[in-house]
Parts: sequence; C-alpha cells; structure tokens
Amino acid sequence: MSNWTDIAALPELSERSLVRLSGLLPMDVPKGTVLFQPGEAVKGFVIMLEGRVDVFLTGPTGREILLYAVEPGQSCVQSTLGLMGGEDYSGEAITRGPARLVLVPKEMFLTLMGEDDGFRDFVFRAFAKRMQTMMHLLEKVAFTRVEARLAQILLERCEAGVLTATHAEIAVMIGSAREVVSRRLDALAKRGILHLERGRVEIRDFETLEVLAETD
Amino acid sequence: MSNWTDIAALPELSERSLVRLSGLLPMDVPKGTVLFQPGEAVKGFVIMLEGRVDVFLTGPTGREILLYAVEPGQSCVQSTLGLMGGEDYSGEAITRGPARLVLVPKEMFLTLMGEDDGFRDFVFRAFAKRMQTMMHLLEKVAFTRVEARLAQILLERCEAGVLTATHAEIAVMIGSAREVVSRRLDALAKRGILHLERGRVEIRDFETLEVLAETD
DNA sequence: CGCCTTCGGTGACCTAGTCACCGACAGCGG
DNA sequence: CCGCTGTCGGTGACTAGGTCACCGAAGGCG
Repeated sequence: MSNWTDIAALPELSERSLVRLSGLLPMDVPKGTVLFQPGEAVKGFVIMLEGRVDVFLTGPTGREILLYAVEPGQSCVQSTLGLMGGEDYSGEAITRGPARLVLVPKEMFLTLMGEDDGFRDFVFRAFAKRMQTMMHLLEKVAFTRVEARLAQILLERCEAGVLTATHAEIAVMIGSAREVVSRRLDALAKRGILHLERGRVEIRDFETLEVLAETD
Repeated sequence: MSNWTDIAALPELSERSLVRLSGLLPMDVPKGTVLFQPGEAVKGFVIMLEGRVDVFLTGPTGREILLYAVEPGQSCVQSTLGLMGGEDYSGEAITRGPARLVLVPKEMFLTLMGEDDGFRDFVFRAFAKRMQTMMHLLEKVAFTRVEARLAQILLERCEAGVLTATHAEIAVMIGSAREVVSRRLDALAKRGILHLERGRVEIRDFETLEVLAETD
C-alpha cells in the first residue's frame, strides 16, 4: 500500500488530509511537456514528485528568462497565485525531463488551506521561498554583469564539471541573448577556464570561475 | 472610541482578533524614515494606515531600484517573509511622506495566522499581489526599454500632469542611471512631450506619452 | 554677497542586446 | 556512402544602456 504521500517531502499533515490527498492519482508526463502557459486558467495546485520543472517568463520580443525550477517535494507557486489571487499564469512551465506530479483540484486545495495547519504552512513556506528567489533573480538581472551570471549558472547546473546545454539554452537561463553567451563563453575558453564542445560546456578551472561568479 | 482597526481596509476579522489588534498603538513616523534595512532582523508585521512607503532593492554598486510601494490598508510583504521563512530583509523601506502604521509583534502575528481565517486570507492575498507585482517588475527590467519604463512611471506617478522628483529619484524608480534618465527626458522635452524644470517634470502631451509607454 | 550643496548636462568609453548572415556539424533518408 | 536539412555556434555592425569624470547652473543660507 505504498502511497505517493509518503514520498513527497510534505510536512506533517492531519490524517484526514492524507486520506483526501491519497485519493488523487499522480500523473507521469514526458520531457518537454508544457504544463501551463501565459493566459491559461489555473487548473489546480501542483505538487512535484519526481523530475524537475523549469518556469520561464517570456517577453514580448520572444526573449525568455528562467524564473525558477520546481524540484521534487515542492509545489508550484504560480498555481497557488492563481488559486489565491484569481489571476492567470504569467509564466510558462516546461518539464526538464520525465516528471511525476499530483494535481490537487481547486476545491480540495481551498479545503485543505482552511482546515490543516500543516498544509497551510507548507504552502506559505513555499511562497516565501519563491519570493526570496524572485528577489534574488531581480537583483541579478538588474545589477549583475552577464559574465558573473554565466559563471554562477555554470557552477550551479554542471554535473561532474560538465554542463550539457546549448548556448541558446544557457542564454535563457541567465536571461540574456544567445550571441552574448557565445561570445562570453568563447572569451572564458580562450582564458583556459572552460572547454567548449557542441551542446556541452566543460569547466577546467573551478577556482577562477568561482571568483568570476562573485565579482560584481 | 474610534479605533484604527475601523480605518484600515482589513477584511472581516473575528471579535477576538479585533480586540487583540486594537490593543496596539499606531505610530506616526516622519517623511524619510528608514523602516528597515538589509540584514536587519524582522521586528514584526507592519500594517500601513496612512502615507506611503517605498521599498527599494540596493545592488552592490549602490544602484537602487524601486520594488513596490506600500499603500494604506496594505501590509508589508518583506516583514511577512521574515516572519514565515526566517530570512532577513533584503530590501530597504523608506517613508515617502509622513506616515502612520501599526506594528504587530511576531507572537501576535503567528497567533492570528493560526486562529483567524480572515487574517490569514488578508496576509495571503497581500502576498499573492506582491508576487504578481514583482513578476511584472522583473518582466519590465528584463525586457522593456528605458524610454517605455520612463513614460510609464511619469504617467503613474504624476499629479495633475506634474511629477515632482529629481532625475536621480526617477532613475531609482525605473532601475536605471541618472545620466540615462536625463538624456531620455531631454529627448522627450525636445519633442515637445515634456517640459522640464529643476526637480519637476511636466507632461505636455499625454497621448504620445501613453503610446511610448506601450511600445516595446 | 559669496559660499556650498544639489541638480542636471556632456563626452568618452564599455557592456549588452539586436540583426543579418554564414559556415560547421549532426542526423537521416535514399 | 552521399547529400539534404535543421540545429548550433561564430562574426561583424549597429544601437541601447550603464559608467566615469567632470563641470556649470540653480538654489539655499549665513
């Protein structure tokens, strides 16, 4: 009788809440699925079980910026926003790999918010955390140079010193343009800090990169 | 026996909550008071009664950007953040004129959150609204040209077609640099859309300015 | 009246974003 | 194995915006 509510990093919920939630079926979605788009009505409250979802903001010119990533055990703040304030999504969410998630219908969400302290706390904390993330992002976009943001994302997202992504994808992550990223990466490669291959960035000099990430 | 809880645009609170809150004394603060600064510990939950507070984010270089303004009847989200997530302020709040506000101590705030649905709802909605504002701001900073942001702020903040502010202050509002604002304003004045005086911007052609505010 | 502070204007320079274009490299069907 | 095609990355030229240094003009005040 293993249930998804065991897996998720949910806080202590009441017995009644757990029963309610366990009635919901987790859904599996393949990589690249668009979970929601700007202007779409909110369907319910999303809890991630496996995989990761990237949430982007798209500008009128088509340029995009990564707002945040939703990791397992977290909820999607965008959906909460819609459920509480009544406004539609303004971001776009895409699964970054195969993912498993649970969709809590609006009615059940509101019921849980009203009667379960643990659930409310969970939602509120998620909210507060995202807000902080957004403020940091705003700070970065407004005040930090591209080179520093680039260094940061490379260090954050690399696996075993390698980031598997195209220049265009990296540009979206840091909210810049592809050409700019290409030029910056090129400059760093010429300094021996990185090694570039098609769709792949390999970090050669972590220390210097860490210094660059902190330089304003 | 008039009480401040009547004035504030608070939602329906329980009798018990109102009694608790009415025990708190509103405080008057003069123009230019710094309510909190980055790194400061959170004192409590703030509810505005009169006046307006501007909340800024300051970058490492000293450049600033206006995050949002807190109007009467609203609460300060930064304080909520600190109370819920435990993190310190990262913005700076300054009263834009003489203001009156109530400071709810942390313990009372947590009690109210736990036992009063109306209060919780009030806090949650404020949160959701600020989140939306922040996303819009992020979108603007990341994707909108300075000229458009300038036009927007002029239209938003003018009184009877006049904005009383120095170029430096306007620069902070739109997250740009003083020189850039000066040059843009100058360009708009040369086109006859504005009339400039020391510490004062007068709008001469609303229609054109509105078009500029919408042009991406 | 003269001093000082704040405000705004200017030129030079650098970083970043945009546009147009093009060559290099898979992947795939024939 | 070859050639087609779509993606990826590189480049030059231009524009917008931010930074720096500096300076003159306007207003406040003793």
